[in-house]
Amino acid sequence: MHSSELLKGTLQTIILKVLKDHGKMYGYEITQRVKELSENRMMLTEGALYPTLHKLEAEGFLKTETVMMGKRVRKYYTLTIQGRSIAKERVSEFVDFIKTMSNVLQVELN
Amino acid sequence: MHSSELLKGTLQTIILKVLKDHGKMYGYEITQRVKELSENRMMLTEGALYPTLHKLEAEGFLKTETVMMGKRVRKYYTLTIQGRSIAKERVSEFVDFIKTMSNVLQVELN
DNA sequence: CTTACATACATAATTCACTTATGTATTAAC
DNA sequence: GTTAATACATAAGTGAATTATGTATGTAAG
Repeated sequence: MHSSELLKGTLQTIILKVLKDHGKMYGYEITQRVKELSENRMMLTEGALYPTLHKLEAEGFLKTETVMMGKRVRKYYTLTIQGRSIAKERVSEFVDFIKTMSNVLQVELN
Repeated sequence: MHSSELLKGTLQTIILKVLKDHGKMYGYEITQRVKELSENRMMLTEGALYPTLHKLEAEGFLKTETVMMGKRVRKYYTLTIQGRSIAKERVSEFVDFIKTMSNVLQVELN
């Protein structure tokens, strides 16, 4: 499992990109997808995930659709137009950041 | 300039690695070196730098040597044995983290 | 000669993203 | 019938950063 210190600041980027790649998803599904993609090295906690989803929705980057699955509630999230745009921007920022870090730390990636 | 959100959690790693690569350095010199290596994309602030140096020293990863340059004080930092070891570990953790992130975000680096 | 900027350290107050803890409720497994 | 997984939510607390402030020297410009 990764030191969570490094994970800080990447949560919005992860959520936005996963939603961009996989379309309509609900919160719990996002945690499972990230767990899978990271091969169990990252686990989004609910305390971080849900407030972030609410924030991204409030900012107009996500829109929601609540569905009743039998008696259980499921809230599906999709990127808005703005959300698609910010997702692209955030990923690009992250890649730039990594390039800068690899210069500072003098490490080769790949 | 990089979004400082991503920078969070990387400060100790940066300081330790820069000290490992450049040997004895003082605080201000570290800020300048990072600025240079990052091509002006990263600027360590004093409010973050000095407390972190003090913390790393208190934890036994750095040792200091205070020198008077004329009338001005300069505090040189060097890695301890433990410091060399943790520097290596932190960089390796960072590289692993990046690999995981590139899987989650589905991006190619380089 | 004084103003501004760079050098060089330090710390206190504040922010805010995240962790930890807690709560509710359904469904499946044992 | 208890544990674990599914599925949401929020409140309290943490801690690494930012922002602000303070001290002091060296130097270039006007």
